[in-house]
Amino acid sequence: MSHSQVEDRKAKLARLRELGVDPYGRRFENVTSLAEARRMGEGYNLEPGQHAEGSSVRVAGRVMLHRPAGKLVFMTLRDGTGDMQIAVSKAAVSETEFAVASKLLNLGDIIGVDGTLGRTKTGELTVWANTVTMLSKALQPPPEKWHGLKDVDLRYRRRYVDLFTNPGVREVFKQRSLIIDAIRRCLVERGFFEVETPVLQPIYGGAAARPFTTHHNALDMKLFLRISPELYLKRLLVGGIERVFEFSRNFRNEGIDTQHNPEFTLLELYQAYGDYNDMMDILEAMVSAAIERIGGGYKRKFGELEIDFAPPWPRRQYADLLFEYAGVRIDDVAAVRKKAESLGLEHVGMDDALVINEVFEATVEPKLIQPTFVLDYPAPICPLTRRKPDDPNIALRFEAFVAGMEVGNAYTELNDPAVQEENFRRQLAGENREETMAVLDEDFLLALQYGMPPAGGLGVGIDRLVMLLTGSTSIRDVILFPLQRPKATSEAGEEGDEVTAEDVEDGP
RNA sequence: GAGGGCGUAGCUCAGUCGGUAGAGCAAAGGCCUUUUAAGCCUUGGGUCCUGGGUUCGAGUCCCAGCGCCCUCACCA
Repeated sequence: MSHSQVEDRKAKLARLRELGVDPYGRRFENVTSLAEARRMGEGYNLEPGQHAEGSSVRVAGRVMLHRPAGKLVFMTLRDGTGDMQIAVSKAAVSETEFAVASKLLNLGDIIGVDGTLGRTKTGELTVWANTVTMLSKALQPPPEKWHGLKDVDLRYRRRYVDLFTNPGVREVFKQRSLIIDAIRRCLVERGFFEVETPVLQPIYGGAAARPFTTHHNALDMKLFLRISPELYLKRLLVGGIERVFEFSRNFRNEGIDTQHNPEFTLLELYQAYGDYNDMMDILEAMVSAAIERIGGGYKRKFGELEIDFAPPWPRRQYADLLFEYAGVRIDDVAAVRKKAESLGLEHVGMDDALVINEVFEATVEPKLIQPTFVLDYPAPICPLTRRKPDDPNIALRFEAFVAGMEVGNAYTELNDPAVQEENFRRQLAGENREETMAVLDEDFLLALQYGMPPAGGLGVGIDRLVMLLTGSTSIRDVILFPLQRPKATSEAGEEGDEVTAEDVEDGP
């Protein structure tokens, strides 16, 4: 590379040092946020051209725009709360500071400014600098100031740039944080307490999914990254934690698309002495609390759709919906298989219940746009769920759908250890699909034998819920660092990265 | 896994029929005390994703590969 902007910036960095300026700053105390500085400024009711005499404010942020005009320099600073204009007049600051502000600064640098509040002749609220402090020299140029960073690949790979360049991205993740906080408070208020259960598991379970595997060196044992926290949380029910929840990161070694990321966040909660009816109430309450927290009301846009989250959500029978959308009765196996055939679905040699569910997924789920609870699933596909007392073919399970996506999954939990063991064993003996629960968790069965209270349990796909509430149609837009294939960036040290992670021992 | 699209300067993008690389922003130097994506003058900056092939000549056409996006398939 003969000449790069990075080189230019390094040269400026050297000149800063020559002038005795630390390009990377130090502690900068008592900073007022730009939003707060704006509020203060508004409070003075200034006329255009007027300054608030005696006002004093210290702000800091990244230089997003730079408009030098001779002996006066305007710039737009950005911090976590917004943007604000800074003006540096040559007459008001030291020679070095003016050199910094007018010549040695680049877009993307982080600076601190002490000054007074005022309005420009055109009425823009502005911090007029008395001092300018270099806090961080950016060696890499930021993206173009008008169009920003558009390249989707780069936005994910360099999320840090995406975040300061595209304010809407920050807003989505702020809302994600608020949604999670609202849900957590909602549960804590109801007497639930939060736990953390193992991510590294010798036996995986609680869902049907292919796991990631890893290895522990000292114990020389194979471990799985969890696919679900379910079996551990139920152990806690046995232990007497009667209302328990976990925001759990799970890992499923499966495809990636707009609704699936290999690692994702699943909220699971269990309530002793309850059942799936309680879980419906709680889900509605949590979503309402989240919406209240982020604002914007129950009616929300999602892509082309408008979704009304106002509770109560319709509670529909699985069998009724199947008949309504697929035109087949759930107990008419021949008709269901014929339907599967006409839909081009695989069904030969498959269990009846699986075929029914294939048809359901193909015909009903995409139609469930408005929030809907689907109740009472075919029992064989629900090994962890209690059966309906008067019909052992039906499991007391619901899934909640919005915009055709599954966002919630709940059971009246099965607490009969004998039935549970039988279900597991049937599962093992049945389809030997590699992703089904391939390992019998005997300790879990042992736990049930000590007695688990009857309970309702609920899982909520947090990423998908955040998608729906923030209008993000791709799961990658609500995950800060979605998994990307590594790209050969021709940076030094790319080679040999096979070796590193596995063999390097932990530090302290 | 299948189909489609995209990949050109730091960023956002043009690039005609195959004729030897362009703009804006950004950057460097200069001028400017009221700008709002400031303006004006000057200058520098390219592995046209990678590797082959066709051709006198390839950013452009062909083949293979890589990365990303979309749709489908897969996915309790």
